[in-house]
Amino acid sequence: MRSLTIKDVAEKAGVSVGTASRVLSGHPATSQEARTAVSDAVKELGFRPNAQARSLRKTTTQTIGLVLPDVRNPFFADLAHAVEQRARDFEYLTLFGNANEDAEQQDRYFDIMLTQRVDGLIAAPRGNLADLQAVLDSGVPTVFVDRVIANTKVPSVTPDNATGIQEAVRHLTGQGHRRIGYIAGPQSTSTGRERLAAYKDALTETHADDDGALIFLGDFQSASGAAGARHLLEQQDPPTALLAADSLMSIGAIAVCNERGLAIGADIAFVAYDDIEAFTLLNPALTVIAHDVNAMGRFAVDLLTQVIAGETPESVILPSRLIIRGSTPPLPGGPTQ
Amino acid sequence: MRSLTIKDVAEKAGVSVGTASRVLSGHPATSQEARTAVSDAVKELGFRPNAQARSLRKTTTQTIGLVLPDVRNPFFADLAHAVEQRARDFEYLTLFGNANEDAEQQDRYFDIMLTQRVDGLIAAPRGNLADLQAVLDSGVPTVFVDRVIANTKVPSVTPDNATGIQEAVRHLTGQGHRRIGYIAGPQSTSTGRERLAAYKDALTETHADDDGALIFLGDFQSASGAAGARHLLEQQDPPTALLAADSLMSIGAIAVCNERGLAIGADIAFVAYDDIEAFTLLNPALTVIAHDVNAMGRFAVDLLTQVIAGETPESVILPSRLIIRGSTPPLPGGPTQ
DNA sequence: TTGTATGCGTTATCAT
DNA sequence: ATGATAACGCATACAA
Repeated sequence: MRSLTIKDVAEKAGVSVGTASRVLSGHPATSQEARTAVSDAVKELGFRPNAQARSLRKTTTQTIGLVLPDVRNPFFADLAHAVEQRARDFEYLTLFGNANEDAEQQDRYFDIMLTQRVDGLIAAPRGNLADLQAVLDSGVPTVFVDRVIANTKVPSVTPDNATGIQEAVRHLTGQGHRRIGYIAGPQSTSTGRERLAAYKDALTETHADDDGALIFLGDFQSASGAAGARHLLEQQDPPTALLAADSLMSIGAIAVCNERGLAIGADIAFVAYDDIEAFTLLNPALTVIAHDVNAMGRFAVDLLTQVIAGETPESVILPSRLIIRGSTPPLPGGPTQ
Repeated sequence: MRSLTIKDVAEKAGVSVGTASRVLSGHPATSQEARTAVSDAVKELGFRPNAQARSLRKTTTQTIGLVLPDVRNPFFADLAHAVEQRARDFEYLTLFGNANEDAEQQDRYFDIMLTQRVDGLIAAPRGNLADLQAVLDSGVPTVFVDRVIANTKVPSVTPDNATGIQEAVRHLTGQGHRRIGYIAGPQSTSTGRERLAAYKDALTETHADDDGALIFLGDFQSASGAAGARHLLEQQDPPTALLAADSLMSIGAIAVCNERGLAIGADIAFVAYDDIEAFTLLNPALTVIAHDVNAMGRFAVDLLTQVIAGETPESVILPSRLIIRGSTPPLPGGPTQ
């Protein structure tokens, strides 16, 4: 079952391979005759050019790599979708790599992307400069999305982590909460670090309880959200509100609240980072820190095309805003002081 | 910024390109000296073989294509993850294509996969034989997953659609329900068709109301689940239980119930096809038709490797089972007759 | 064990 | 506008 080649097409069409190639790649120097003859032959044979051979000859693969931490995280699924759709507009195929929130798998995917000679790379990386050294050294045009690596010149598109968290804490304290439990993301990620720092700053600003015991370090996956909720709720002086740094940890945490018969919005207040569709399952609806995932994906691709074109685009910070819904009513009895 | 080639490595290592190539691809006929010299050169230069060139020379790309309807559907996100993880075990890179529940985009991805000369293809297809003609004609080893196309010899791994739905309807009628609203999947998919047929059969078997007005045809996306719930609940004699053919439509439908102040498990019973993590948000927990997504992904890859090896494996049907939780209590007041 | 040379399928260059 | 041919980077058959 040997694959067809352009030679077969040329033969069938009665032209040379050069002419066949020109017709196939839309070169202007072709006669009407040649065009129809080749097109007919292609259709009749069901020929498809070999992308590998084409990429080898040209220096481009028309392919971009996308390395994300976890497809099963709805936020990243949405982001992957957004990137892919935008990449289509530029005739790019998206090679998708799922790092599984794991440093080693991330490394492996970076390696694969370089081996595949992607024209550009979009990544939500974890770790530090050393982990990305190979990618940066390779010179492949790169853009960071959602997460960044410090001390690089890599353009990025990120959410305004600090503002979202700040607004959430202000809102909760405004509702009378003083003990706000925080389920943080991993400190190996920029989002994990920035959101935690913003939480701490906001506690200071609002004079809420700044108690280390109110912080649980999770890993952005749901099991750690559940563990965090258990840890926080089992304390002597448990929080009256919970804030989780991503949607999966929120799901895990809320599941634990359900288990314990703590009604969200009644027995405990809850705010989640990221607004995912599944949250509409909740009644009352969840107060969330939302940002525009579609815009994030679009910008990432747009920035990448600029980098590929040799430009050095400015990084983009997308606004995040608090959407207040039913899960954060005023604390009954006012502030616990 | 010309990319390094094996020639640079050979030069640096002081050997011929042939020797360098043999070392790089683990050919046995190499001396210890050559191995270390080449390895050192590779490391020093940061060389990475060009996958395109390698694929062109060999006839294999070490790549499989995965064409799914929608990454944003948690079921398919889980499936993609499972396939990818299993493919890794066989040193396959997974090229991921997201058809967006759209026939045209599906076509385009099949085309891309063939152009990329994937060694094999895993797809959850929509449509009929004609839509898949190009793929089938190409002779690329193919396996269907979740969904199938009738009248093909393509091995598949699918859930036992009928049994799950049947058990759900039996359970609901056992709880006293006679009017069971069904939000169906698109009839352009095998899962949509099989589940709807099973629902109808089960109605007959259980002597529940067999009323065409209880059926709403959705498209497996959440908006259609919401539309379905509205349509069904606005009827004169509305259903007392809702059954939705996938998780996204369930999310949309439950959101509508929330809007209308209908408490799931109290004012209305609900069963969802697919058990996704986000459902743990619900309290009481959701009764679901569950099946093993991980096994599905694993089997798909395993079957594909067999097809690639020239074998003709048997198709696999994975059991689905009803998990009864809090959203389907006995109907207060017994059957409405 | 190693080096040389050829070919994978395509595009681009150079004539014509 | 077209044809012949070299070249892309790598693996392998063949010679040594």
